[in-house]
Amino acid sequence: MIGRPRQEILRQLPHFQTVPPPLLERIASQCTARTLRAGETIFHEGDPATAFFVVIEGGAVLYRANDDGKRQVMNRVRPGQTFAEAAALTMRIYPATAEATHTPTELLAIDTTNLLCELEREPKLAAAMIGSLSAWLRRMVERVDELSAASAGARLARHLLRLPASGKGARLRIELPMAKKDLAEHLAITPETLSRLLKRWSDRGLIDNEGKVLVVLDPELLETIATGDESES
Amino acid sequence: MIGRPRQEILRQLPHFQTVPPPLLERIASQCTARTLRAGETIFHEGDPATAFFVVIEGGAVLYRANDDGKRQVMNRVRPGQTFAEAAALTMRIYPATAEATHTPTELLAIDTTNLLCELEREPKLAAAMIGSLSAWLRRMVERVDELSAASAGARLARHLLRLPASGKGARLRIELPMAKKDLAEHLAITPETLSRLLKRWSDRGLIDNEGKVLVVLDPELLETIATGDESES
DNA sequence: CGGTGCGTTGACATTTCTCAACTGTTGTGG
DNA sequence: CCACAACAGTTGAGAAATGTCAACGCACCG
Repeated sequence: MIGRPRQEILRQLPHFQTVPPPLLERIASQCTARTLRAGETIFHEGDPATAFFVVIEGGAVLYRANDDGKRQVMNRVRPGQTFAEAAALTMRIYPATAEATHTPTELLAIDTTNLLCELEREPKLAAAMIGSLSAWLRRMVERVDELSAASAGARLARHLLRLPASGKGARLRIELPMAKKDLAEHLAITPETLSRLLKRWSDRGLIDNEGKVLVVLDPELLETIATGDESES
Repeated sequence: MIGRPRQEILRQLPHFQTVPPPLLERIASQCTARTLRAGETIFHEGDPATAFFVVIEGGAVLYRANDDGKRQVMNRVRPGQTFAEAAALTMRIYPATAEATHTPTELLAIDTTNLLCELEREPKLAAAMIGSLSAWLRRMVERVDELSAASAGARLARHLLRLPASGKGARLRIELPMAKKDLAEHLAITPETLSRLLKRWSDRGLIDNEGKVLVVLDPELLETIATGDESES
């Protein structure tokens, strides 16, 4: 699995989404690829923390040894995920041991000594990383907020209210950025439920449902539904 | 609302969670507080982006003017949330207009010119910010993953498997870090449903439910349940 | 010794899912 | 240009999951 170019892998991480290409290239050139087999150790608890990792293939588990010698599993990571950033960036040592769980497990190690040098040389890099992490974080917080609404109606309402909408006050025009089945999946409901919700709201005059375009006729009521405290009948 | 000290407000943001206190103090001292009334503009689309904002009280809306003069609402923010980080940190100009939606609306403006200077002077600051943003992001991604599982059982299973656990292989000992009612809320289910799930699993020999301590007797089966493709009966 | 709040359990109501059929659109090959 | 397949979207009926309401035990705490 020599796989995709490193730059492409890094680019997909929230960390490097908006880093200027030449900088990213330099960072990519300073990464180290590691291939391990299940059970092999990536780093030990107490080791000086000099890098964080992206899982490209396989997986890893992070654990601490307990008093009684048993493992206390802190975290498990799968392809596409990163681990040990916080340790490598803000602490001196790894607070846990990391071990590959699959054969093969492929990792990309981003050396933080190098990264810190780059950050020093290029304030724009720090800005780019902080900016794109912030943007991702916001999106994730929004999704958590949506998904933790109890009813399907509230989830849908919250989502719609966050979507780019044109027209102010009493009439919002919302263009759905994806197919309804994808929207349903996004909200963790079935397409049928979504369809029925829209129909019910449409029948009651809350919205106009014209295919990919929704017109919200009563934004305030929608907001009430989003809160969850309503008599939906 | 002169309210809490600025430092405390900043400390609660994912951005500054692990920033060393003296640094945070300096950053806090360079922030500007702004109080606005509903309808007042915070910044205009096209303005040079020199700061990002924390909402302390009230709220704001971000919008772009449409071709036909109508507003295209991009985002709404409430107390505790931040906005315009990405713009202020990676772009030169604000891509949208921001306007207060409540009276009063209190904001804290974090000047990015200053912040960039600090980042240059203190590479540790960048590391701290990137580190804590990464940690937060991971937590949020985990929660989205949990919450987007269709069934309550799958949500619970996913959550349990992510919790710190001691003991390897065939027996996992998990100490619940919060009361069951809080766990239920976290998973967006009712305490009753949680209780019934645990009882069902307990009856089937999947787990031992001893108050605040759960012992998973069959981690593999739990993992299957977490995936969702199972005959739960 | 009450009181308060968590956890559990039961009966019942409601929501949501599943399965199945049907419609309408789109794109493709004849 | 038509016939047809493929698929998104809708609708209906019944099943399953989950929530609601109410009652009870139990621990903790004044």
